[in-house]
Amino acid sequence: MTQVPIYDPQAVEARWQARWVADHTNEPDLDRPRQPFYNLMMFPYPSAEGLHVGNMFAFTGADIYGRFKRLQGHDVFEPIGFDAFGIHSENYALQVGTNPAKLIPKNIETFRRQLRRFGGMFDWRHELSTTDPRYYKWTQWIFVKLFKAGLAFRKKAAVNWCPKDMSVLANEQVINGYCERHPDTRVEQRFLEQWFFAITRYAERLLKNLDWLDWSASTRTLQRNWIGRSEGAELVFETPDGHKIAVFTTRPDTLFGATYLVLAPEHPLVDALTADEQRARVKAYRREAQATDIVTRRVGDKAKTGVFLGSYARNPATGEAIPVWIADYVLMEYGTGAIMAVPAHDRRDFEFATAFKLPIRPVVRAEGPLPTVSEDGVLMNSGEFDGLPCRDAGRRIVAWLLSKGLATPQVQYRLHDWCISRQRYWGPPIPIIYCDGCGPVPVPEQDLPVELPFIEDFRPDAAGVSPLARHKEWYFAPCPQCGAQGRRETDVSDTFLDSAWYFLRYPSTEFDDRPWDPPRTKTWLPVTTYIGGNEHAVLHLLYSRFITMALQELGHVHFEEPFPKFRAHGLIIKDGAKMSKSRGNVVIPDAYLQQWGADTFRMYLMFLGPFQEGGDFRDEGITGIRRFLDKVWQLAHEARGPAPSSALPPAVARKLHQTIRKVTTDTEGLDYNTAIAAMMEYVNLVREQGAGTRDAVEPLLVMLAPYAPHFAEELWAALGHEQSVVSASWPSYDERLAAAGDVEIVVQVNGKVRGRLTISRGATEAQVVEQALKDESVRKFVDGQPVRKTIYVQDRLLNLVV
RNA sequence: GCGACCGUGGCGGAACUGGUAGACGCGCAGGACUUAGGAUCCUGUGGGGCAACCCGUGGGGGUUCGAGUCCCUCCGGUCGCACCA
Repeated sequence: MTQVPIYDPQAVEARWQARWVADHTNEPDLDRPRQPFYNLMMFPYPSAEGLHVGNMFAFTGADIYGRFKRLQGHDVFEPIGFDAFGIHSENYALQVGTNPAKLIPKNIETFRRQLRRFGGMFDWRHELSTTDPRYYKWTQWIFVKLFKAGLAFRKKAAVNWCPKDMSVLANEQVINGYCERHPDTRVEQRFLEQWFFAITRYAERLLKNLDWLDWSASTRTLQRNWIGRSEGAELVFETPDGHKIAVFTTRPDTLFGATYLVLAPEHPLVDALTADEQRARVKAYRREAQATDIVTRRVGDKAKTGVFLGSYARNPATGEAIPVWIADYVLMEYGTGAIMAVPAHDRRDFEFATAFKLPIRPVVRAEGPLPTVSEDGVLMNSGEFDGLPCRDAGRRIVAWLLSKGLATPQVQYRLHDWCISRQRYWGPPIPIIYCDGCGPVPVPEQDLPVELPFIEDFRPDAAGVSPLARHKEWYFAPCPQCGAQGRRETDVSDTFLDSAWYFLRYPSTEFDDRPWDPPRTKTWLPVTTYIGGNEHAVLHLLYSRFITMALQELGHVHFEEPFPKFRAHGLIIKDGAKMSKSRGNVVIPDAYLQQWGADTFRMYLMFLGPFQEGGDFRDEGITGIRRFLDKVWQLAHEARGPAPSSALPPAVARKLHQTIRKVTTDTEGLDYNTAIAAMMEYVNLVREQGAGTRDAVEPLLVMLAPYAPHFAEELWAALGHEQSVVSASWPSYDERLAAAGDVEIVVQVNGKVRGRLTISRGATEAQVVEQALKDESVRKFVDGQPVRKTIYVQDRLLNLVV
């Protein structure tokens, strides 16, 4: 009996982590890979608190997949970096009173340590940080490219303003009227000159490509809803004095039921359409609407308000003069900023009409109380269109008005252009110089980056001016076109721009004269598999797709979709609730890594539940994983020495091949919890059979390597291998062996289980029936009655109906 | 309100195209080894019943020889959108 050493995870993990560094184990040849596989995971924001279990869960799941692909023979590139610009970092810096430029490097240092500690297969040669001028030089370069292509433009716009952040927020950062980061702070409306990216021009493509992208279904649905395509028509209502009011509607079939029009309070025609006797009231209402922030206006459950303009427009179908109103439930940002109101068939219009006693005329025959919103019905009160189904009628009405120049079929999107301006300090300055003569001029590419100056007082300004405006030497710069004194743009760009292209940079981090090297990019991109959280389904993922499409059109990349395959992982919750600082239920992995080691902790996180669904973190179960690893440790040490001359016992061989089959398909499908369970079953059987030999254990170690990489290395070496286990190949299985042996068949009588038979695989129905009728308990239930029908499922089940 | 997903033992969770419900793990109970055991090993573990059996996948109904799985309906939960015309 050889003495089995104690399994000491700390020692094992330290040893192998050092070996990986020394041997450059995780640094693939980026220039001459045989089978490149770009395994990307969402880079973290390096918070001061360090990595939490949520990050670790995500990174572990992605790392397992990368390691699995590597064992299958791919050259896996698995980079990591830091998304370190942005309001998160800046607010924290403000809170502790230290410049983020000083804080971030420390945080990154902590993250690096933690990321190495958990055993990620990262290629550290290609680490990046968005705050590095070598990186954001190219973020600015992308801005310039988009600007020159007409895809970046300035617009004075009503924006969401968070008084706590003292900055604008994207619509996506406003949650029910409150700031994403300050749930107790209402967002206000301000009008500021902002930079926008024309993402809406790509709406159709962004939507269309979702049909073929291999993405988690939930993520695709979120993006589809966000883009929000609606098909309909623009209809024109004319006023007696010749004004044309265009409205967008998805229900042209209900035109005969349009009994009034509503314009947004900001609509440009409001002045012209206001009758003198209504002017005072209209003015007051508009003032009130303007004072209300955009977000409050959008909260849908408040009572409808509005004012009659005192004038009328002609319904193009009925020829009737219908009143024109303004109301804040109509939004200037969507469609034409005006609607035709069909109170009988629209809930909002119905509420409004009821409140102001406007006529309600049903035009669709339907069951139930008004308003009836369904499109399944036929028209009534609609002249020659009576009796037609809604959809048909809609098309015909549009065609009819089209001939009179009063309608155009149209598609609308909910998606808005991307506002990238932030009136803050901690971001890449937008590379524009304003010149009195030349207007906004982009900083020439050779002058990039526009470095973010270090300034002591980086507090934002309640007036909405970026802190950079206070730095006079920086602020004034000569116009690149005419040389006259100009002023720099003082806004910085949105963090989502930093992360919208980082995957392009990873393979090319060593080049300073180009953002991404063309041959490298050709070799490694698009990303092979991207794994990340669904919290970024509509922001990061949509923006990255847009930037990639734009870069492709401008000839800078050769593909239009950056992430052909994306999988969303689940969320780790704790005590039934999302982990958050405010709840105080955030789990920091360090203590677990210390007590159990990375391998046990990694496997434990994966065993918690399905990776793509998440799970509830509790630490009671972790001992189960450790016991499992201890058993494998024991088996592997017993298996040292020469392989036995005799083959594996048949039951073990069969189970081995079944296990390889299951672990292979489950790992491929990210079903890590069941893959681990299968390995446990296998180990239980091997121990039961006393079959812990080399040929039983080695394939197991390879399968375990993605899950418990250090542990597998240690045992692989203990079995005498000199090469790292990452250079082993994933075991293959023999379908015949996996299927060998007898099967147990369930015998049912009238659908209830009455017996089980062990029978050789592939038996015919007749044989099984004969056997079954010999079974005592089956006989009891058949009870001499004639068998009316038998249902036989090969090798699984027999059902006798009597 | 709309959209998506989900309700399975004491707990986390398994169950391929409808075909043995509860794999695997935790916990628990009993036993073994021990000075001791929070170590390890063995046995048991959905509920009821001495048993034969019966009942069981949120509730109710349906399709089927057969339903956790499909259909209808109700209840509960999570996430996303939210006056988008």
